Amino acid sequence: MKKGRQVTMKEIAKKLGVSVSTVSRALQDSPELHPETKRKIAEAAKEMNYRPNLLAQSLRISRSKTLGVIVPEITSHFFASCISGIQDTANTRGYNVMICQSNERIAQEKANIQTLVSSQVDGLLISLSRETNTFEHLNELYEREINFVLFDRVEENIPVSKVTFNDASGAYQVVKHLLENGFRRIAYVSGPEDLYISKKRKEGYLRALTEFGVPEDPSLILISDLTLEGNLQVAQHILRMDPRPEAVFCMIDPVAVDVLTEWKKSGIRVPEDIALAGFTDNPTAAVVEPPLTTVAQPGYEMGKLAVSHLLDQLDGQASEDPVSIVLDTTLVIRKSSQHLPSKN
Amino acid sequence: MKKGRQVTMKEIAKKLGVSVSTVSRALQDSPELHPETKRKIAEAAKEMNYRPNLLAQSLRISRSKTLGVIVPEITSHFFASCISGIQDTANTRGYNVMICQSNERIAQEKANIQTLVSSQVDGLLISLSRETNTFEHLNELYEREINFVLFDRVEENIPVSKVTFNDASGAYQVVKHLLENGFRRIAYVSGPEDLYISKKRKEGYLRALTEFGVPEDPSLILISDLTLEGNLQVAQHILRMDPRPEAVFCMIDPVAVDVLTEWKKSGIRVPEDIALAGFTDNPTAAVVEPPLTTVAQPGYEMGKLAVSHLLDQLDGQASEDPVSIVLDTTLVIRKSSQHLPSKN
DNA sequence: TTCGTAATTGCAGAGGATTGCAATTGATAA
DNA sequence: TTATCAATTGCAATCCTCTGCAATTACGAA
Repeated sequence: MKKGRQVTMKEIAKKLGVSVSTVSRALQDSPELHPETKRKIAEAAKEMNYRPNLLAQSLRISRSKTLGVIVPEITSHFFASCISGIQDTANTRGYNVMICQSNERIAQEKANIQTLVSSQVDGLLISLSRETNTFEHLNELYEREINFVLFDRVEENIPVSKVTFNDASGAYQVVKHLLENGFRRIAYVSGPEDLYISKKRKEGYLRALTEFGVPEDPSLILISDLTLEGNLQVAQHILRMDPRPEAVFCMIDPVAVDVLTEWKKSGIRVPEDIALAGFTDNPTAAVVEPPLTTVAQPGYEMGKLAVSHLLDQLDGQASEDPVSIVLDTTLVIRKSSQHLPSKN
Repeated sequence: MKKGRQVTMKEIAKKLGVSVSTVSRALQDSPELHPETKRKIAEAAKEMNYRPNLLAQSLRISRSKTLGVIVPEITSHFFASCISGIQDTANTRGYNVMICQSNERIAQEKANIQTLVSSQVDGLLISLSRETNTFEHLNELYEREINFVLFDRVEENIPVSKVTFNDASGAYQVVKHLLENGFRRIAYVSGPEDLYISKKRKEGYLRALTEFGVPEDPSLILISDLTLEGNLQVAQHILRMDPRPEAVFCMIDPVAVDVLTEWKKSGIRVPEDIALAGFTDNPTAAVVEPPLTTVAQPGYEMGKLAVSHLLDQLDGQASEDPVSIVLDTTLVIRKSSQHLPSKN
């Protein structure tokens, strides 16, 4: 199997004894061409299986009709959903998408940006890696006037449009739900404290507590590095706490699932002994035993919105000023939080 | 935020009063340039933040250093893993990747191929949609001498390289495991019969039965359309069967999970009342209750191998003749199959 | 001082598609 | 028959980079 040679306009032109410009105009159905000429060229193009060379077109008009996407991890169901939404919407509007993953590493993120920019993408959709705590690479994009939109994992101080979930509100909803069920000693298992979502979800957690007159207890705020080991350590730590929390809200579902699994090994029953809730509504959340109460964040919608906004910007349909689009989350109540705590 | 203008060689040339060719050679570190000239140009390029235009380079050398990938669904964890492996490997070897999803539709698959070919990808990695039962679009690729490799969902009669799992062997392993545990009435829940994996896994299922001297019973082979409804119908159907199967092997994990969930609603215990096994080892398989016995197929590895082979082909390092790479699967024994059937 | 050669650098065209403007053709009217 | 205009078609430049070949410069040697 050798390298496939594409048919070009030049070959059609030579075959029909016309100029390349004529072929070009014919294929665009230009009105100033003789109908018969157009017909012949169209026929030849079809017969020779001509496909326009998008590279050449892009070079000429300085627009590649391609967008770049950078996510921390493709295998995360949430980001896969975002990508799916981005894909579908971008295709509908005539754009292709190049996807990269940073693998949660800032160096990879920077490299991805370089590559995509060199590839002349018309715009970028970026969700930041966990490691990303400096932002020169984003500022550089901004200064070079390259269009980009941040989504989900954003940095607030960059003056570009952002699409996020109302993380604080989602956390508030779920913690309020726990409070309404009568739980008072509610722990929050956070990720690393500099993460955007760690902060936002803590906000919501605290707001719910305050509203219910429950004083903040620093010993109830635990931090995991989000690795399996970190999660298991937190799970064990909670079991050793005295008094033990009545309910635990984990920043993301995978943490809750790891914690649940570990507890089950120790014979702890959820929700009878301790209630549990997560955030994200991963597919696993619905199938663990007991099913996990969580907060659904529609990734597909987020991807759709982010790319729509970016394309509007590119088309000049959106305002020049950056906007912040905030999506609402939905509380998903399942069995893991459904047990009234015994009075002590 | 306006459209970002990239710095070009022309601008560097003008600024330094040299020709574009000199700039080009300097940036390639050509030995025939004066070292001082090179230094100055390198400095200016850095200062002006020059990035080569990959589009122009690709057009010139007729190689885009980009690969196209088509998967049925990005949100499937298995395909996401494949993509991840493809990405990482392709990047390491200096290639970018454009990913498309067919959403299990043949029309979309064809459209994706068109777009990617027009985008001048150097090669394609394709996993076929469920709907794909005609193959002209693949034959056309072949005839146009465009390099492509099929993976996971393949069609055997296309003369190109393929990367698959040893599906028959994986199914054989898991069914043998059930047989060894003493189960004899073992049902197989298949997907639509024309699917490659439906056929292959059935092969393995039958081989194991034969080996253990268990006669094939057509009533034990059930077909789901793989939708939630279809899976639930099969689950109900199994419960109504008389005699009821002792164990059920589902073609893919999602079916097993749906079946399990439905059975639990009806108060059926797994594995005590009926044993269950799946295939794929999705993340959900490990966390359902009971954890699901299944067959692990390393998607990341598959992606890696598929793209490696494609790139070897492009580099002329692989033989011209198509090869078939078959990956081994691993039986993952969990609780859902761990119960000796009572003698009747 | 002048020639020869090596060291540098520039010109021009290619790669594929598009488009403003010029050129050609044909037909109609005077 | 010739001028005039409209209808068609072609030329050439552009997008950006790369490279074979030609041209220029500089330097040492005679």
